[in-house]
Amino acid sequence: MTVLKQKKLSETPFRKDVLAIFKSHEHAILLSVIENELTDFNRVTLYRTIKLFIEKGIIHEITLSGNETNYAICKNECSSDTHHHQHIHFKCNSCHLIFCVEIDKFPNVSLPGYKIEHLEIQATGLCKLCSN
Amino acid sequence: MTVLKQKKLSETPFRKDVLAIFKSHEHAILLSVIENELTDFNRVTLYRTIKLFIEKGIIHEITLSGNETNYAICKNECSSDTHHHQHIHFKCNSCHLIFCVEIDKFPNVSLPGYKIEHLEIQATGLCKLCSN
DNA sequence: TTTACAAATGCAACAATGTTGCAATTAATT
DNA sequence: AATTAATTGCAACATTGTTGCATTTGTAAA
Repeated sequence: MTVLKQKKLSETPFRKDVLAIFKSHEHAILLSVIENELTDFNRVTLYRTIKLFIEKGIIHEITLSGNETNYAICKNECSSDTHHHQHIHFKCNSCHLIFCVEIDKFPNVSLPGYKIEHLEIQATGLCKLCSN
Repeated sequence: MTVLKQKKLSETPFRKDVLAIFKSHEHAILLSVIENELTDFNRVTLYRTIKLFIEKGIIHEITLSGNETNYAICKNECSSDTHHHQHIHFKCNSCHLIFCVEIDKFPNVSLPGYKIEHLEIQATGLCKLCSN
């Protein structure tokens, strides 16, 4: 069963194309990357598609401080209500790509007085390929 | 010595106004908040001022996924080269304000194969005031 | 205090990004 | 194959951010 059917969305050629682009990268991508890889597209439709994919938990937004917004496929099960990711957003300072890196045990952080419900960790450094 | 002089920037009325707005909030603020609190302003000058303040390490940008960009004063010493913050960006799910919460010991995270140079932690939950 | 000049500002025009309403088209179901 | 709701494309608009240039202002030196 395709992702689109799982989420009860109709399978249009455009949506399949966008999804294929996401699947062809193992790192997060910019909107401009999608635009470049689509041979022909309508800006409005693309915006609506991205918005819909996020709502349905197919992709998620990654916004690192000082960087443009990136998008990546949700590997875990995400619903319209909650995106729950057990991963770190990692930006490589060499190749500048952004990866979602899975992690087993999330570090435990506590802030006196605050009640933490959700943690998100962003890291920068060198990725697997660039650290050699 | 004022912050502006420390950073070798000339002290114009506009810059002082913007700085005063930052100092009057202990949480991060949106550009629209600054715009609302300035009685009169020029959009271009504001953009240039924000950009300059970030470059000089006077303020920093906070971009939590799915949220608009916020800005906050840098409490630690930041230079043009490096912003180094030992704090967590915390967004309250009740009052929706974003705080920079200082933290003593940053959690230790390791990703096999990756070389982490910098960590940034974002949390959501309930802030001090809202958790009572 | 006045002068001189680099820096900062404001304006206009533009570029890029995102949104809305509506008509035409298409995917899914019978 | 026909029906219908959903999707798309278009045009127009709104918002956000940028650039060049003339004017004004802050700063430092005379």
